[in-house]
Amino acid sequence: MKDTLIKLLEQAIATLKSNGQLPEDISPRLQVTHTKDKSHGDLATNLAMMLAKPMGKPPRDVAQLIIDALPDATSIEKVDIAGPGFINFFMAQDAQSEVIKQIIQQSERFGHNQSGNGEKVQVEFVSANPTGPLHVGHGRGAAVGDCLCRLLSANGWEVTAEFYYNDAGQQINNLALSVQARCKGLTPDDPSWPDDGYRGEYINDVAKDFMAKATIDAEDKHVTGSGDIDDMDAIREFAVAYLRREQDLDLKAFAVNFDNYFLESSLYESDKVEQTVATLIDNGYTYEDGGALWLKTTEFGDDKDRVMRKKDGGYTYFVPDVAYHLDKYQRGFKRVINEQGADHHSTITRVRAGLQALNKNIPQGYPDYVLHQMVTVMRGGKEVKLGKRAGNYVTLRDLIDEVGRDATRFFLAARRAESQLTFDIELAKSQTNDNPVFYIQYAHARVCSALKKHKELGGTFDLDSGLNQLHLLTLAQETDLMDKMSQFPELVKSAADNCEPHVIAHYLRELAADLHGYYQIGSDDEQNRWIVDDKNMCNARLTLISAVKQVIVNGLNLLGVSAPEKM
RNA sequence: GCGCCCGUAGCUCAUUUGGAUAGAGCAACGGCCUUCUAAGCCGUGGGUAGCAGGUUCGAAUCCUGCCGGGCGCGCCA
Repeated sequence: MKDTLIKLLEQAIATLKSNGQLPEDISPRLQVTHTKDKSHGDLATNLAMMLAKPMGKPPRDVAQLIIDALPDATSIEKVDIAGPGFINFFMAQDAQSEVIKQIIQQSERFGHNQSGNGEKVQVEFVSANPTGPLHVGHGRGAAVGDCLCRLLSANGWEVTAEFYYNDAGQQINNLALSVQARCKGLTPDDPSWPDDGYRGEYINDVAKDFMAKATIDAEDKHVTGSGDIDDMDAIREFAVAYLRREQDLDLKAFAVNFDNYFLESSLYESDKVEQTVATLIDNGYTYEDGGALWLKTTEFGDDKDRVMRKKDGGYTYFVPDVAYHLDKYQRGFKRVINEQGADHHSTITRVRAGLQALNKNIPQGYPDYVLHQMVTVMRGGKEVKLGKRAGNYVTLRDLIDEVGRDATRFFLAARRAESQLTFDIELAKSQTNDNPVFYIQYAHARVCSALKKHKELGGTFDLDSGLNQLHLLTLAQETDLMDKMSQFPELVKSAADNCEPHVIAHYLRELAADLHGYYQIGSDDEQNRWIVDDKNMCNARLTLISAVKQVIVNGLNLLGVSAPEKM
């Protein structure tokens, strides 16, 4: 509907140009929006206001010229000029109901498009170090990242979901030392507990299993604990496998899948770290100072240069990061989105600087970042303090176990990534009307229930007939639903373009509200029920609500939330 | 002190890339179940969009400066 209007307006612009009323070199970015207020019609454009200056006429006069130049079209019922120069379009009913046919026809593909052209995009998210179970912050990353993947793939991208994990470096040493300490029977409060050790109780579980010579069956490998307290390598390998398995289970419980797990250690094994360092040195972007090797990141917008190689000879974390992102680029990902917590913000400049310093013609803004802000967990009005080292944090698994996968996903994905999020456990858990997840799912279940009821009452739902009777749907609630559903494809596109999955959640809330309102007018007046004696009307309405059901399913699918048929 | 993010109803948040009278939910108050699911619907009240300037036909949105909150400012990741 919107597309056809845009085409008509483009023709009008062409006409104005050929008439000499509009300069040839002006090509405005055509904006057609859905109106908030029905008295403004269904669709509106601000075109006249944008053309007012180049045409040297008041906006309302320009609006009239545009309307005059508009080709005749049966899809438009009425056109108004309003306010400072908006052109409001009232669309014909059959143009509005067209969307229902599209939805029925395209079913689970409705709302999808091919704007990604099948190009490769990689989304890296979660990427938690294997030093503990996943916490709520990781959960937010998992929810947002996974939704992004679903959105991008709905927009025609070939998506690879990747999890990078740091199985080398100082944090892993801290992990191994912590496990070793637990094996020795030490507790975090003992004076000889390692500095920067992980204090969580789960470390004790790892230690026990290691001593008991348990076998860890992780996705990619099987590791058996040696029970040898002095063998740091064995402890390290066992602990990493143990926590990787824990995280895999967490992710599985959250219904988040990755196409690829990338190990930091592999960058060392393949010499990619060394090669990256060598290239940076060759390109003249490094210098030695105080026994360390520095990268001149200030040449790429950083506020100070950064150490690449420490005095002890080890590399700082961002060096393998640069090698990793070069690898991504060389794997053919022209577009990469890194979803991370905002506390890792400072890496952006460093990684980008390193990539530029490689002189490999990698675009300047590569890669893209989506940073989510911190999550505050509330329980009964009191904040639950997070702190991985302290070990008293709320794990993702705790949340899923307590409030359920659907609610957890929804709550973590329903906010703009860049705003801080308060996760209210009591609210997410509540199965009452203040929980938006259930509200949306209920709308879906309600449609399912009505269709079932219709069958039970002996009715036969004739979809083809319904599609031919859509002109009967003239109630405000009915055309509102059509209008709302016709916005879904645009929303899916903009959500992906802007990396904003949360808008899907809000849209679904609104669509569900419209559906519930539509249901309710049947209580006020039997004539307005979905199931009515008039066969044609009944088929038309059941077709409409089937379409709504489909859109809810498609939307929930983008969020990875289930759509139960019965509640 | 410097960098990034945020500030919208009592609370949690939207606002379709700068559009029309800033909208939802929760909480408060008042209605609606012999009914296709009341996990629902309808109505009422609630706002100087942190503050002050600027840009223009038009600003919650863009720019500047303050104020407030979060995160970062390691040879940790």
